[in-house]
Amino acid sequence: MRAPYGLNILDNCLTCAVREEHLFCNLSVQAAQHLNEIKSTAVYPKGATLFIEGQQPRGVFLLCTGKAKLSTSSREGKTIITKLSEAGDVLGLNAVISHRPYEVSAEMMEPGQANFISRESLLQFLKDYGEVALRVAEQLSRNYYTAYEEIRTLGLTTSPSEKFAKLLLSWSTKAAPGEGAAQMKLTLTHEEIAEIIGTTRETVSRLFSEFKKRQLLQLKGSTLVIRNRPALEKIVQS
Amino acid sequence: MRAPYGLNILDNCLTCAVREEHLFCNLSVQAAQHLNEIKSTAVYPKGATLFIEGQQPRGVFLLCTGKAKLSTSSREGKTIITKLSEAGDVLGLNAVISHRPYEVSAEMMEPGQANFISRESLLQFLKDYGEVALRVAEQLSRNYYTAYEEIRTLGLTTSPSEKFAKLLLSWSTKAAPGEGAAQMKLTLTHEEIAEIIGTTRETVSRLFSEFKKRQLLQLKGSTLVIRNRPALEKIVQS
DNA sequence: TTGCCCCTGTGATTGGCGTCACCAGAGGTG
DNA sequence: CACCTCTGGTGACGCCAATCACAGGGGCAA
Repeated sequence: MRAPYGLNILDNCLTCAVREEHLFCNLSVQAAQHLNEIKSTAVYPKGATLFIEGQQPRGVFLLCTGKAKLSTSSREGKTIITKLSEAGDVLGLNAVISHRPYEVSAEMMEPGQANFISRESLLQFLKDYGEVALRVAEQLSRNYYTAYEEIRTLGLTTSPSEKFAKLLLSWSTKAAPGEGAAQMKLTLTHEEIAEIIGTTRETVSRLFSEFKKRQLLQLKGSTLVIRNRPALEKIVQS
Repeated sequence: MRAPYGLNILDNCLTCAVREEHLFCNLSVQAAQHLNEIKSTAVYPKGATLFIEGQQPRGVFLLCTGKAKLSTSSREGKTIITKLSEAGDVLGLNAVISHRPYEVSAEMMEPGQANFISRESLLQFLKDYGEVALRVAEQLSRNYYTAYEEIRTLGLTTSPSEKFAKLLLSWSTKAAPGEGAAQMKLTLTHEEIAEIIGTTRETVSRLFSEFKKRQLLQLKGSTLVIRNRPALEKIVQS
């Protein structure tokens, strides 16, 4: 199998490493085998679009490698990024299950591989393997939860600085679950960060300046270091 | 059966009028009967709290009569109303399915009746009647969709007037799906409207004034009349 | 090397909306 | 009837973030 965009290709769901931890994990051998048969694999370059908000859903994408951003836009061109997806995530599940158009667009942020399962195949699969349907329901309700997190952030958090601090903290806990100065690669542009917290590019730039001055964070090249987590938590507030 | 708060009591899911149109409708006779056995009925006054955000879920509530508002609050006391529920809606489903705390609080806005199904009973019921699990998944994905509507409103809509116009239009289409001057009872306080669109009471008050002056709407007592729907649609915008 | 384009930093300006303050009316209760 | 609480209307003020504008820098290709 050729490897475009410098990627290694995973071609068997039964042995895929991410398989253990996610939606379609620990299935019966039968089910897993069936799943392996109805999926098809493709590799996408950076910037590739998996699907666009408003389209009728063709199927779901199981992200194997790479990262994708999910976003929704208004007709005036304002965009918000609602989620950054990583390997193991299932994209487009809600649209397929509810027979409605995709509610977001999905775009690859770095090259990666995704398995595709068509709408029909998936629904048939869920009928055949009823055990999995409840798992899907659980996944949907988890998605719903993260959507509510988003609602709380957008609706209850007034100031950009608070949202920014919140975002930094979420990155921080993901990078260094323990404690201490978390350190991570910053792959997003200011523009993208602005689309996550719902503000403008300029404001994000100013927030970085201000937080640097206040010793809350530090930038070494593209490496972001969280210097004062408690202070950030205080900004996020009670 | 006594009828507190001036309500008629519905005591049999098998013959309940709302049953036909909603989540647990058109079940097999067996399933419906089983459902009828595991539910318990209660009647609530205006202002009663069905559950509070953050609580471990005890079960789901099937709203038979009355209206309820779902809301989430920050610790500083800011509140947003995320949904107004009506007869037939199922409250608390996500929390039960995902084994997580309630993501919202539910409060009765007018007296009403609700059937309660405990977490354990519901999960067992879904295992016993696998057909229903997929229906639950569909319901969850519908909930997810409305959550996304909310995200789009909060994140992409900048001005209060735009959100206000959006809200008026949604009421309008519900009250008079056809066309023409929709007319409806306004049961919410300005404060509550503010919590829906994420602004302050004063701003809502000013919006009413302004929209009245611009002939977009009219108030006769507590009756709201939409006078110029196209103009509202223009505010909501492309 | 020289462009060019995208990303970043930062100043100046401005206007919208949150906040505070106060009053008026409605409805319920003793 | 008087009182009180809840709701609605409106003015004044001030802040903060969106907007506009422009300059500097880094990466990439020709």
